[in-house]
Amino acid sequence: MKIEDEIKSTIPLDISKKITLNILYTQNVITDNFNEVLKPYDISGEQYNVLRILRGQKGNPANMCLIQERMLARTSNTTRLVDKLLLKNFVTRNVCPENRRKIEVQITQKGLDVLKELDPKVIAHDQLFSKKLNTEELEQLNYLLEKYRN
Amino acid sequence: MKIEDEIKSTIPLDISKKITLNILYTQNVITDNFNEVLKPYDISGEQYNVLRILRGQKGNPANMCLIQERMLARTSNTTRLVDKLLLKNFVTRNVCPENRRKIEVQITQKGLDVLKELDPKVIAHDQLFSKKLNTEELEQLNYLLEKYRN
DNA sequence: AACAAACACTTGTATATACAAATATAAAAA
DNA sequence: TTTTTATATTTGTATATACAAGTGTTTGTT
Repeated sequence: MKIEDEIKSTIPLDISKKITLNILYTQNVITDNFNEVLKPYDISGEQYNVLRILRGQKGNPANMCLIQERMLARTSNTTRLVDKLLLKNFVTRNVCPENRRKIEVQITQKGLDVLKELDPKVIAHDQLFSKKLNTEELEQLNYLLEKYRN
Repeated sequence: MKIEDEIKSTIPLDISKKITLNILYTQNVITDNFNEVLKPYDISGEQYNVLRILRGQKGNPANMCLIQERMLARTSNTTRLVDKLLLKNFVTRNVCPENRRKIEVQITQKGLDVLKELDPKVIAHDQLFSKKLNTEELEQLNYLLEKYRN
């Protein structure tokens, strides 16, 4: 469906406007779908993101700053996000002995297990959309998005 | 900047994953920028959206259902969103005499004035990004996003 | 007419997010 | 050494959002 139809626009839209709306709307569709994937596991999209970052650390602890800078969306509540994960025993949290201002956050085995179970579903989610385009189109879309943003 | 660099990914990403992240991240960049545009006017992005929809009604009142279905993001708080606009005298709200279940929401002159002042800034915002692509690339990006989503 | 179902909207609750201020620690400067 | 500045994280407050339940109104069925 064209973006004008999705938002039931009464007037024809400029191409610049169409693209802005299209990106915003497509992101909503992706996020809604992804939340459905996560729902049975009782973690939010942002919580998933933190776990993913922690796994990427391959055993090394991550401090709050590091988590924050690797997240997609700038979030001002890394503390509270980690709190939630701690309650579910998906992470551990300790004061860094070398620099007591820092907090060392690590993913637990339970956290790793949840991610492992989610992995195939996350891949399927990504592909649910991308399978509609061929390889060349996918590369082109990726290229255009980066050019558009920078 | 490539999306892998933006999120400081330690591992190479599959094209499907790159596109998902790219769309999410690009949306964040657009939204952050748009919020900056709106900041001096003390309205949120969602509130702007409602005003835009109401203006599109060209004098006809809109009920809550209509507003909801024309919004980009499905939101469960159209009531509270309209409440906020009412406090600022950007809209009026009345019970529909034909069907007392419905609420008629209309934009006020003050609301129209704010939108008019915002119009050039919103256009500039859209073009800030789209000017990095030529016409052909813009059409292609729009086409690919729609194909990707459907 | 009485009852049930559908509709349009509102409200409560829990959680999320944005922004600014506060706290604690470490490093640098006087 | 004391003071200042920078760094890392937490907390408070206001607002936003998601989801489910609640209220009032209209429509349809018996």
